[in-house]
Amino acid sequence: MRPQKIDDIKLLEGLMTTFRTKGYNGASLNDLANSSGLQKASLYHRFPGGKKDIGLAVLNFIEVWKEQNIVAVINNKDLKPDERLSTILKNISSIYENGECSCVMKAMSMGDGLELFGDELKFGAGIWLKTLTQLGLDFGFEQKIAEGKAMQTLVKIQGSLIVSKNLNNTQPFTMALNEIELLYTNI
Amino acid sequence: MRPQKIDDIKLLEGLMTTFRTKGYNGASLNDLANSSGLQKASLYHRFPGGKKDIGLAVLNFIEVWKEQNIVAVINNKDLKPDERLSTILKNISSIYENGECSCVMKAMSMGDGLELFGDELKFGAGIWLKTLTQLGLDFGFEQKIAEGKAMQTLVKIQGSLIVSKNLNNTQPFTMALNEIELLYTNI
DNA sequence: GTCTATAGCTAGATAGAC
DNA sequence: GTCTATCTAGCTATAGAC
Repeated sequence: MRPQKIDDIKLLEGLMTTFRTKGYNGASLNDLANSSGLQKASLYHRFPGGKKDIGLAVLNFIEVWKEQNIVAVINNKDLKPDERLSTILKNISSIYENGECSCVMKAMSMGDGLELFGDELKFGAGIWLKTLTQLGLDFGFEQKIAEGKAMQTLVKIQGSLIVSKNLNNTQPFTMALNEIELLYTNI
Repeated sequence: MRPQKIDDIKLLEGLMTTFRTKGYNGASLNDLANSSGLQKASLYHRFPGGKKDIGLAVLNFIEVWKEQNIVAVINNKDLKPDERLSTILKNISSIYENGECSCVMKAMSMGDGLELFGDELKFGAGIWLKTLTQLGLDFGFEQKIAEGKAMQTLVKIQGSLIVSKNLNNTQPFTMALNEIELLYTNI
């Protein structure tokens, strides 16, 4: 067994960055090879199913990130709800580089992506909503209210990333994070 | 002068649909030709600059739509602010087919699109914000408040379209339109 | 496990008949 | 103004050396 040149995490981070920047169709295998530090043919060794497999691996990588940085935080009953909220907002800001980079949910849902990854995208969105609803319940809101706030939170994140990208200004994203905080802490 | 097989409006509607569905990179010239009713070479006759020109024409087509269906409505002082609001929400719901179709702002900002159309996308977003801010002022809100509500409105539209697309369910979009109404009419 | 080289195809774009 | 036919460059994917 010859050693891997690039470890899985570095590899997936590079691939994720390219998909986020260029979208699923816009990212060519040459782009993916360049950003990952491997050659095209080596990518096929790591991901035998080709481009679709790479996309799935990146989506799965994001689910793992979410599990560790969102779900686990919200389920950590050792922290008060407002501490959990500020932690996940910090983590969200970090993964999106303060609003400077696009969401994979958007990047992977254009072109062939929606067709190829429809189930995974639906699942991923469901995790967001289910987890955020739990946070609302822990804040003391009723089920329906908590569900509404969860949806508003997800919509604010996705929408503000697009508007930030189009205006070439991160202010909408930082504004949205502040509004999300008020959504749960304002009476 | 030989007559046009397809008039400009039908042509641009078909092209817009394909870009919205597949994204800028995902839409091939064959796709664009099929959806417009013309052959590839005929598209080059109508748009000598090729794919980029088609993209610009579609973005311009949307600006014209916005001018007629958003800007003109909000500037129509014969209507009360709440009448103007409900009219533009109806128009927004209509252009996005009740949330079933993606926003061009998102579709055109992925891949090469952001680079090619960065200025146009920024301009288009600016029109939304400027116009919606005027609506807020006419409702009697202060400048800063009106600007915040305009941003929230744009973010809700964009974000809810993505979430609707990913969940394969138009509920987030219709929910967002209701929330936008409350944003202006709730005290 | 990674690489160079290349196959087979489709992309965007053009030439020229009608 | 629209079409068929075609060009070249780039794409995804594979073969086979190391």
